Amino acid sequence: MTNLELSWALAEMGDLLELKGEEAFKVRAYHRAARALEHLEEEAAGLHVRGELERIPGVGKNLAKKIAELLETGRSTFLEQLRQEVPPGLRDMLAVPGLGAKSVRLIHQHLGITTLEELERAARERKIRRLPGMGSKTELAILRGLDMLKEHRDRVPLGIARPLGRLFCRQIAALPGVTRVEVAGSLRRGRPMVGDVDLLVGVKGPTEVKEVMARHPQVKEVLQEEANRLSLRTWAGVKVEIFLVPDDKFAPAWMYLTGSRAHLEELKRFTAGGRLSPESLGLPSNLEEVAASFSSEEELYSRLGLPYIIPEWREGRGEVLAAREGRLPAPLSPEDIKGDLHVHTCYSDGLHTIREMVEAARARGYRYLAITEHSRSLVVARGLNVEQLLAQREEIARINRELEDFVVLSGIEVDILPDGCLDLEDDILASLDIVIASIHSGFNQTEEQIMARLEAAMRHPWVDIIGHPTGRMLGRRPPYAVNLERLLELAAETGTILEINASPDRLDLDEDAARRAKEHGVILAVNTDAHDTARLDDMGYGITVARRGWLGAQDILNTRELDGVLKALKRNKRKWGQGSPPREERPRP
DNA sequence: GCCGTTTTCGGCCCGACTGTTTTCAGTCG
Repeated sequence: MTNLELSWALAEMGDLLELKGEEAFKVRAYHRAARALEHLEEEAAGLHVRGELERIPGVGKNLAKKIAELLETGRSTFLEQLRQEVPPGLRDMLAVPGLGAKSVRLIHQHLGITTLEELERAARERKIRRLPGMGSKTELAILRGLDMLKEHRDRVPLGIARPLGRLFCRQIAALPGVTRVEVAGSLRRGRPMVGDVDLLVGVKGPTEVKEVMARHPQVKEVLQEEANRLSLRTWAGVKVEIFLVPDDKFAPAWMYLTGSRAHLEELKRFTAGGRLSPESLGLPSNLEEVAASFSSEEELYSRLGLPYIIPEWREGRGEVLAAREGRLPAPLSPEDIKGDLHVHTCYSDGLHTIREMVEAARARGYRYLAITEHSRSLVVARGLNVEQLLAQREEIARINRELEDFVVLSGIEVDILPDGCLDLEDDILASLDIVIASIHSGFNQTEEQIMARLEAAMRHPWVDIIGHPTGRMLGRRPPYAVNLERLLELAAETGTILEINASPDRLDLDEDAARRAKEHGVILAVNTDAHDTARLDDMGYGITVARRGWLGAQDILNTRELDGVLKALKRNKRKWGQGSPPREERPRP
């Protein structure tokens, strides 16, 4: 069992314990251990063999025993017992914004409600408001929350679907008779929310893929089974579709299952009667015939006279014609990224030290890293005051003196306060290498108020980047009242860089906004906002957003070498004009 | 539940916001 699966199991235990009404600190212990496992560099299985599970931070005797059972048997009697005791629908109800465990318990105890459908009915029938401590506003908030969930009904964020897909791929690939396994569908196209995890399995000879996956410990139920298809639902509620194809039909099947339908339609229109006739290319006159006879996607596109169209573009948004006319950029790739400009450390609410973050960044081939903690008003996140910030700047300077091939930038993620002021004084902001400004409070302000705050920040001389510009949390919180067009105009006018926050909880800006930003000539930075070393890998999600927004390396700030990055920052344009930074001004000794 | 130590149990993230209630509880970041 992998760390990720262990983490999921512990998180589920934590949720179920909370719903049972367990003490908050105990609940938190499970969630903390789940987080530790998710971000563990080493496989827990290895630790277990050496009897060192308790070396995992947040894991003591008790949790070590539960983890050991999971590792040895793939199951947990404790978890199975909890699942018996707590109706599974209650965990779904926790996902309703504004509903916590206490309210879910109250609603369950008084009204016997165990599913989201029953919850909605009760709210519509005005039964919730009659419960002690509940009122009409709570009831309306629940209905609003349910609406928001429904928008993503049965949809899973990419941040959950992608790791699950990769995990299942690895496990299926190890089974006999399997020649190849790949993800397909909207997951492969990188949509921010996907309906299910589509897996395509190439097989040769007999195989037990279906049998093994049907009794996989992650799997709650088999939804449907056919000769070449298995449909499952995991305990986390994710639908998984496994398709089996003979090895030699893999490429056409992969193409077809990746879609999207709209893209395949676009391809069809292109080959049949578009400006290019299939006959003139010596091709069969319909896509099906072409599709039946190619051994790779590259070959298919090439035979259609097209450059390869990456899965992220296959949405039927004009990509076929754009490809034909050479209007698609060379897609952004992980190798293009030279550094991360937004990370946290244990100075504020991060997990790791500056040095640990730096080492992790270097291990990923980066050339620079900007340390950007929260500012003082964000007390929950242990935001830094001036003294702490100066101390951190000192430490960064020390680290920079030791580093040969890498530069740490001293920055801040300063709060844009509800009145539009920044949370730190100008002279402090001026003395840093880079300043990100973000909104973390006053989410319910009007568009006028929000835009006034953002405008003030963007017009501020020392604000280089706006962090997570719309504030959305995928499937959990709508964006605050941002006028996107105005935001882009202001960014272009003031030379402010906008962030594509790569955290899979946010993906903010989103792909459409990113594409519009490019049209406005706005520079974007893909940042992870990582709070620990492992989350530096979230960069992949941000790259997916950029690719889906038809962006290339030239559109992204942190594909540049450090000099290029510094030159693009508003602060330095003022100081240096259009030229290069004078050597003594560069943030390295 | 874990952790640290004061080695046997008390502290663990805290303040803003909202809604309900009229002094506080629950949720969230």
